[in-house]
Amino acid sequence: MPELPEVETVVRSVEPRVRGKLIRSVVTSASRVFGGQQTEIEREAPGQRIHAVTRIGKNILFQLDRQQLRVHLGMTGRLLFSEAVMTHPRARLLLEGDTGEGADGDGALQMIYDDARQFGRFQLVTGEVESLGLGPDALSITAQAFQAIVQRHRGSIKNLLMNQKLLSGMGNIYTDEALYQAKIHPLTPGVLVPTQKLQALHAAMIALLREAIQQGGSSISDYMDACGNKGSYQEQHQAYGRTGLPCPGCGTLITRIVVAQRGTHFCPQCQRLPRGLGKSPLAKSL
DNA sequence: ATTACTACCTGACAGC
DNA sequence: TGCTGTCAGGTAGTAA
Repeated sequence: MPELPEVETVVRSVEPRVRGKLIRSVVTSASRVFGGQQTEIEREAPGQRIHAVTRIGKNILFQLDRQQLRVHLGMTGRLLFSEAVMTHPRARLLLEGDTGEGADGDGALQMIYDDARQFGRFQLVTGEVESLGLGPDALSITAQAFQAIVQRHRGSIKNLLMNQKLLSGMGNIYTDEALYQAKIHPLTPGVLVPTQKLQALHAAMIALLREAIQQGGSSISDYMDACGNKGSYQEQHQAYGRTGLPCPGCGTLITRIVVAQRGTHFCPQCQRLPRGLGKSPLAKSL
């Protein structure tokens, strides 16, 4: 479900409500999202205070006294403060209520981790963030670092952009959109993307991630932030999900192929494979 | 050391 | 109303 802009939106909606608060209790229901840590989380998290909520790539990190609580939303994970919209609650955190002036101590806050497909992760992490093995965050990577990563790899540019170990935060939607804007065919090997187009891709990627954050992310089906707000960036998509519709640039119909087992949307006119690759095995799925 | 493919889950939707 | 097949924003693990 959520890629960098959606995760950032969630962080921004969650952070002000939980920062500084003490975790009173955690109740979980059996699920693969805990990776076998179910009882450990219920035992360790209560009594710890949430000092900050940060993000790296698609990971949300709650900075606690002794550990970090890592939340990865997978495809359908959500952090919610209301039971009204939840469908598959996996964990409930009871936080202390408002401690400000006038608080009566009875305003406990409940934060729910809800995840239908259980592709997410809800885990306690001890030690440094580096242990997650994530590449640099897509929103802040420099053009130089980006170029170095892409030019070192022979795999398809689409695969590469979505590989969280190389670059963290990009998912299927924003990868298709960034490649569309930079006019790069998704099957182009990274090493064959011209330097000039790489700069365009880097600029397009960051610009569209920023714009999507401004608009609260893309809500394709059930994505929402912790307050139940949906994003609106899906209205700006030019390639993703537009199979059979005209390319906004040239009018050619947007084509859907499968790359890395993911539906991939692009304009066959604007996004051409480099010469000589037309008959390569890489392009056989065309 | 890459790269490619499957498996993991549930739900929505289209077509019969 | 089912039933079946396809698709879905993600990643871990395994096999070439």
